Amino acid sequence: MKPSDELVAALEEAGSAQERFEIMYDTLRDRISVSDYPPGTRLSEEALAAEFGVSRSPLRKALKILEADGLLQSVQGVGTIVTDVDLDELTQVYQLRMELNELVGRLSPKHPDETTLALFEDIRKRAEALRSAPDMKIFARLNIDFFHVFVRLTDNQPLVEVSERLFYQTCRIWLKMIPMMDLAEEVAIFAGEIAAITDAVRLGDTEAAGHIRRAHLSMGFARLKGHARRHTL
Amino acid sequence: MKPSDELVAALEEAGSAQERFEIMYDTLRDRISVSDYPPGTRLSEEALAAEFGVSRSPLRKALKILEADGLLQSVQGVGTIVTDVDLDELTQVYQLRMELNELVGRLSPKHPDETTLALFEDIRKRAEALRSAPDMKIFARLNIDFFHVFVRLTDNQPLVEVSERLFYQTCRIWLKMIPMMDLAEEVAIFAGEIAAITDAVRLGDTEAAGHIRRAHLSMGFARLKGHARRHTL
DNA sequence: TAGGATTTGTGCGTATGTATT
DNA sequence: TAATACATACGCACAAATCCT
Repeated sequence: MKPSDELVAALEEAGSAQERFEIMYDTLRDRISVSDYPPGTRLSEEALAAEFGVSRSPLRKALKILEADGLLQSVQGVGTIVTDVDLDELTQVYQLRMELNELVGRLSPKHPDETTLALFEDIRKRAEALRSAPDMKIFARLNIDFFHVFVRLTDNQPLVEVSERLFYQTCRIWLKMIPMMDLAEEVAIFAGEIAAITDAVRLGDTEAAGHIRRAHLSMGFARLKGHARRHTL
Repeated sequence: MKPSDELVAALEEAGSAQERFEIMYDTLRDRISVSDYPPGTRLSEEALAAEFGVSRSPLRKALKILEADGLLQSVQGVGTIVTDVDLDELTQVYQLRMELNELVGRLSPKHPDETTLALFEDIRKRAEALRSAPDMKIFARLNIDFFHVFVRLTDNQPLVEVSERLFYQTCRIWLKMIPMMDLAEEVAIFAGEIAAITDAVRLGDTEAAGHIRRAHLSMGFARLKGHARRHTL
């Protein structure tokens, strides 16, 4: 991986072990989620520790948590491997995520403040820009960022945490399946979803936002399933 | 803590690191959940490692995951402390758990097999026995065991995992509040819940079981709130 | 089949931070 | 305020497991 001076700098000026852990954890999760580390990648504890400028011990903590999250798997004598995502195994996760997204609109819905509204508008602009120049990696990044903005609609922190966990378990499926699908079309659909949800949010109808999100999650999964079937036949 | 020969034996004959981790993780989580380690307890890595017959390194992994679960908090220079449970902070978790329990009956409900039915009946018997001789610790253990039997009603594994995570975040609140409440009454109510749910399960009405569970979760939380208010006034 | 290279798991000593006297 | 005790965080060396030649 790249040397990334600012990353090492951030780690050096991090005061507590907790902060250093979060930087390494977020960095690794992000790299996995945007396919800098595609499924099957073998990560070396030693190499990562060297890159981050720390010893193996603190790095291992981040790897262990990511293993508990289902994104990595450590095997003695082999290495730390980025897990694969399988559409069939994600069926149940998707069903649960659909319900949870509806709950975002129903459980402690928060009337969006100025900041949140601005974030939604920013995402919408980025989605429109992406529409003009579809790109898989930017699509993946937008998907992640949109998730984090969307969960701002609820004040229920446990719901946010659970949703995040499940989101990161599923989001890589798009990176895996998009090559068999029509990227431009998917980007357009996603931009439409973002626009619709942003409109709902602006109207203060958080519950509607949740329902739209749920519907798109359902349709998205159906499209994934359809393409997978078409591809195997 | 007690020497517990069989625990050490199980750890010794565990083949993989993964198995050893799970034994230590489950053991510690259980001890925290039944108040062998009450909130505020300072756990010593060294002492635990000695008790388990391992070095501090593998033990630390279990502690790190329990910290991620919200049951422990490690502070350098101080120790590893069992977190406290606060009723107000659990409000959101309870709201989410209520919804999730309903989902157990709606998402991939499983028609209970013979084994599951037998487990429910066993829990019911234990609840009746407890009714004759109320005991806080046995109550806590029954609550935990019932949870694990209940989630057998769904085939949705992610739902089970998420529910488990949230359950262990909340279940200690009863150990904290019961001393201010009427143990015998709470045991009787719990026995009633178990009987009702077992009946629903025997009829094959998993959805009804989910609704009953949801209702009791809601009422239980209301009683906790009521007693907390009464106690602070 | 055997052995060497490589990887994670483990054990332990040291650094660093906290609380108490 | 300073010193001491003690806890976790960290670094490193070795053990154990796996893979490849």
